[in-house]
Amino acid sequence: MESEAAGKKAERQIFEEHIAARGFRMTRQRGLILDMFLKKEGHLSPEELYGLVKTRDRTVGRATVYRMLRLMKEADLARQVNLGDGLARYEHKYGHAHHDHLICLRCGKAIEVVDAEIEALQEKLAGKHGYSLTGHQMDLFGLCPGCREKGKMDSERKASEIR
Amino acid sequence: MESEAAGKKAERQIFEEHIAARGFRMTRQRGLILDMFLKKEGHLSPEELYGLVKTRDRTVGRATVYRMLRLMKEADLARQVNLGDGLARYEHKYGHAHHDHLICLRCGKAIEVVDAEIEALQEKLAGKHGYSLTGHQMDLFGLCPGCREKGKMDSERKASEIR
DNA sequence: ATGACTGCAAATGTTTTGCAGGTTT
DNA sequence: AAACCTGCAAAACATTTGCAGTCAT
Repeated sequence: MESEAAGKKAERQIFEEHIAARGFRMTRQRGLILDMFLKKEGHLSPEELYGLVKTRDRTVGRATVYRMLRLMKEADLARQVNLGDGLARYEHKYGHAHHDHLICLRCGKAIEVVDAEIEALQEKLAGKHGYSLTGHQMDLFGLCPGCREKGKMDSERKASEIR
Repeated sequence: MESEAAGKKAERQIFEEHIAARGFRMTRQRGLILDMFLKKEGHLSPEELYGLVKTRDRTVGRATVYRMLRLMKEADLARQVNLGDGLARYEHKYGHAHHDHLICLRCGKAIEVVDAEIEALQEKLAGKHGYSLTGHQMDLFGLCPGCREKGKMDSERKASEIR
């Protein structure tokens, strides 16, 4: 496929082309927000991204972060997901094939999973009811290996930090 | 199993036992909200339920509806679901086995589906990653038979009315 | 210069909470 | 009386929007 670095470069270029095509402009703030988003793997909430951006530039406003999230979504660089905690969360989309999530209820860690058999059965299930399938969302909740071992002996960590 | 009427009666009894066990009380407002919720099949948002209750009693407040939704959830009469429209929605839980949703993106209609094969594969998938599975949420999005026929020729209906 | 972009604050929409008064036991 | 319940309004959140000033082209 492509190296990590090449992937990041491609993403920045895609974003710049996306906004140029619409007559928009590349700014310092947009570049910073894009960098912070691309640098962080995982599933960021707007507030978490805002926090990361703030560590580099105190003056950036929340609204700019929200506006960037919309732009990155439109450019197909970000995908909005729902991990069951009631917050909007965003993950990298470019170069990432479709996948579902397996989420630890204890520590909050979410990993990406795919199962071709399940995907096929989903199509079949929709067809059985006369529906044509255009997409789906599947989240599996459980305990990750680490948390299964620990049991319930120690205190829980903040799930929001590792989503 | 049991008749519709018996089911409703059982649900009311379950609720009354639930709050009695906690030292709470059955009131006119709670009875009304419970009735309106049980009468309406489907996936109600708090605002929709509030609207229904208002048609019977103008004086009931939103807060009481929200507080009842929490109580019904605690009594296992209601289950909170996420149908992808960003709103909290509640469906009947008592007497309803686990199921997933197949949602029409055009008219918003959501039907309940289950597939034992998929459920089994979800367990297997979680196990493959060392996770123990405690639950899941799966929503399939597509077009229902009616909307597939109509294509895109006519205007869309309000999805919120038939969720 | 023109039109986009920004931060701020205000507005939105949803859900929760504080409170004073009312009701049940 | 004690404890619960209610409606209302205010608060709490997450997100969007209006605006006046700033910046990119």
